[in-house]
Amino acid sequence: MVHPEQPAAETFIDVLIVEDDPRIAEINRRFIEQITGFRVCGVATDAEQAKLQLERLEPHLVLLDIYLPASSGLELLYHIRQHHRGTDAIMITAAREIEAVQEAIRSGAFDYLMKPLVFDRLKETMQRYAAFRRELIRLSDSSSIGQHDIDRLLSRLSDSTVSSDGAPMLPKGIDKLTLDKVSQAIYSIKDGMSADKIAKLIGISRSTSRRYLEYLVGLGVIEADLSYGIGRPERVYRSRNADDRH
Amino acid sequence: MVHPEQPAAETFIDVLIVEDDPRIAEINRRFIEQITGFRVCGVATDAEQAKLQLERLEPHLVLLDIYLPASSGLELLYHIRQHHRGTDAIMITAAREIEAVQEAIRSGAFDYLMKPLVFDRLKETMQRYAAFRRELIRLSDSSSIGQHDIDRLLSRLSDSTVSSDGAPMLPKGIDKLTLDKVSQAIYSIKDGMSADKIAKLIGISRSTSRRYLEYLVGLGVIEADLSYGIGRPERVYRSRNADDRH
DNA sequence: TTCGTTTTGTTCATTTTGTTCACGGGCACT
DNA sequence: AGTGCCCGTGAACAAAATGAACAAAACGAA
Repeated sequence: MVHPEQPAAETFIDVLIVEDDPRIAEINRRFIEQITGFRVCGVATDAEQAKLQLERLEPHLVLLDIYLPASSGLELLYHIRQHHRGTDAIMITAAREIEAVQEAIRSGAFDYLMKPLVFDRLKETMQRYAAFRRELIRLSDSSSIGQHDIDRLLSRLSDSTVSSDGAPMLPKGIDKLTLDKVSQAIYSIKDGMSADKIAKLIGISRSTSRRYLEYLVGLGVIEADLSYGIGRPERVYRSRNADDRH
Repeated sequence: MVHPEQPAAETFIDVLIVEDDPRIAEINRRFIEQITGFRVCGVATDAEQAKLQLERLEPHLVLLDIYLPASSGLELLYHIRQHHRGTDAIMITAAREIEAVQEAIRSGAFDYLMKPLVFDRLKETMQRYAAFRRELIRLSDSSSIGQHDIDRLLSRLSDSTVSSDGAPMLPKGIDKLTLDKVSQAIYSIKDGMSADKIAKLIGISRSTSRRYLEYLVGLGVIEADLSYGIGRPERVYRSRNADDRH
């Protein structure tokens, strides 16, 4: 029911880069624009410029990369928090003091990256932010939000299920092949299904089916609902992306 | 003397509880004090009291449990962020709007728990906070910090267990999903409703609807009233904070 | 007060869940 | 090859959650 505006403009995330060294700002700009879904809407080389551009451009995200011996960078973050509540910030600084990090975290910075910048890490953070923002938009549409949704948002969608070498590390009791089958089954159906039905569909036991479905629920990939009747209600699983609204 | 006295006051984390219902505040106070390492230094039942106590007690952590239709609870969080930068906050509210959650996250709330409160979840959060604080102190001593340290802090040390589904420990006969549905129904309507109406709204039986509503009344989250007519009066339930008729 | 009416509060059969644990297949190491 | 160990699987079982049915309760009307 909520599809008021922002059909096209929302597909991009507007980024304001704040960096006192123009050369580095340029490097960062190029890098950001390579990541799909992001668009650099402005560059500022000091706090004053940054405030003006914040006012004018209303970016979704600020890459706050200004040198701070615990001063202007954090000040700017406070300014954003007070005057631009819809704007997020990723800190990129050389400040190694724990105090600065502390303040940034308490001010709700999305992430805090240390110089020298590792570009892979920046990319990963940007993609996490994109996921974060998608999730926010998705939840604005859905009428009901639960604790689990909030937990995912607060965790910054950090993908702890992927080990450092990129291979998905699975917990005990979860086999990759079976997981693939179950995932495929749940995605191929529109309506929700009980663990029992899915089990029969694939040819495994209800126990196993249930184990994998619950695992997927824990990941937040699918969601569970209840179907009431006589006796204990049936737990139905459904893929999260299924558009059920009109 | 089996146990020697606690060495220093600094080993405790001082908690200020902010909750408009004194009974629930008391329940929370007892619960917090059972967790080792925490000490409740004060209780406030409205925003004014809270500000005074923040000034006087300088708590490490605020349990911000005030009802907010996007107003006073978040206002207080902003106040804390502006005037008490060393203080953290955990939000505990019934607000199910994504906007409130968004603001809380952007204001750097440590966690956001939804009412009705699951105590195991609160405990888990408190322990995560304790770990977070220990980590902060440890890092203050060390001369240099790295990206990895920051990542751990930002993740809220959530590596302990899978969040939100460790062990909900709801009483027998209460299912989390059904509870969510009933809670959402009761919060989504302004006027009180009978158990029967709510049952039909969700698609469950009156028995079940009643069971959950009474559970919520027992928690003090909602309240019951009587509506008279012919025959036995009808029990109407309404969210406790929705009554502005005074 | 007594009766008819309407809703509550509770019990219990029913159906499904959630968990445990023996089995057996595969992998690594000898 | 042989052997031992680890781990995913599913049958069986105990526990849980629900709704139908019913007795008791609380009210207005007479």
